[in-house]
Amino acid sequence: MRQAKNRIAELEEILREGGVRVTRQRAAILKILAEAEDHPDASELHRRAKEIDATVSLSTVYRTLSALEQQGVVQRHAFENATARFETADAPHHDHLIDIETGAVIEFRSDKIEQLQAEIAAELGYDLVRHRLELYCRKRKD
Amino acid sequence: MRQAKNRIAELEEILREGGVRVTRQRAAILKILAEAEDHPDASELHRRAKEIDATVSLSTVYRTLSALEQQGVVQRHAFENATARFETADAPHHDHLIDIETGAVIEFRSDKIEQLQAEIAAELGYDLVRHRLELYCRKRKD
DNA sequence: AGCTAGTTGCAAATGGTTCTCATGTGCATT
DNA sequence: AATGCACATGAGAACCATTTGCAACTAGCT
Repeated sequence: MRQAKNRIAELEEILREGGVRVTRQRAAILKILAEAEDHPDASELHRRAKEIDATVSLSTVYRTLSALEQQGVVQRHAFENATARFETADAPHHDHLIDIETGAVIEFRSDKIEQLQAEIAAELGYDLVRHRLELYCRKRKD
Repeated sequence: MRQAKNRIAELEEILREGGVRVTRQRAAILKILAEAEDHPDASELHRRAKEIDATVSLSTVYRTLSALEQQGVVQRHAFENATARFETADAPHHDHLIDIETGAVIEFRSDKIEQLQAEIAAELGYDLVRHRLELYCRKRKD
């Protein structure tokens, strides 16, 4: 919680420096995002944010998420057949494994894969700008 | 062309066996798909299909694509910030490199990456069902 | 050739996301 | 602490790719 508090203050500072005002609504959304352990979508964030500040509208959730994304503070993911889901961009780069039964998202990272991707792009005459790697899986039954 | 002709007849046979009627409209869409060298979206397919059969409606394009996808004959791709794009599923599995400037799609395949993905899923206690790997790139300037 | 369940075109519905607009409010400046 | 105004907000309309309802059509088995 101490940690989270600092993190939130830090995020608010980033916004102010970027010329983005920290309103009551944005503070609520930031808090929810900083505390989230999962990858909620806009309406779930809206549901949670309303518990802090009942006036937050869904429009504002979307607008704030876009602003945060533009500031590089939030990342948006469009997993298959689903609404966009969000996470704070404080963790180092990682890819996602999605449990196709529960929708749960697990983060992972493979330097080998990262490197192979860059090599493939280079071989084809391209510079890799960004990538998307998602593993759609089912929990192993023993 | 000879080749394509056979391929189309083959596809039509698959459909009939799957209990899907081969209508005038579907034949047109199949032909377009079989001949496509790129990864067109629904409205582009519609545009092309109308040249063969002017009566083809966009609804039918969508409905046919869904049917074909369900028969495993077509694959749908939802690249970033874009409408769904389609390709026939006759080529062996591959991933995609997308030119972020032109939208061009290049197919590639890396057995190493395929294997690493399965290993990662296994390590996390999952069975890999399918995956999505897209490289968003810019043409290298020399 | 006839039957009938699957298909079609059209238009309207859908649903996540974005936009419009009149009103409200951070916050730099005083 | 009060002020001003550019930026934000809530509500609902707009957007737009895709899907669906419906009445008319038709592929293809018999």
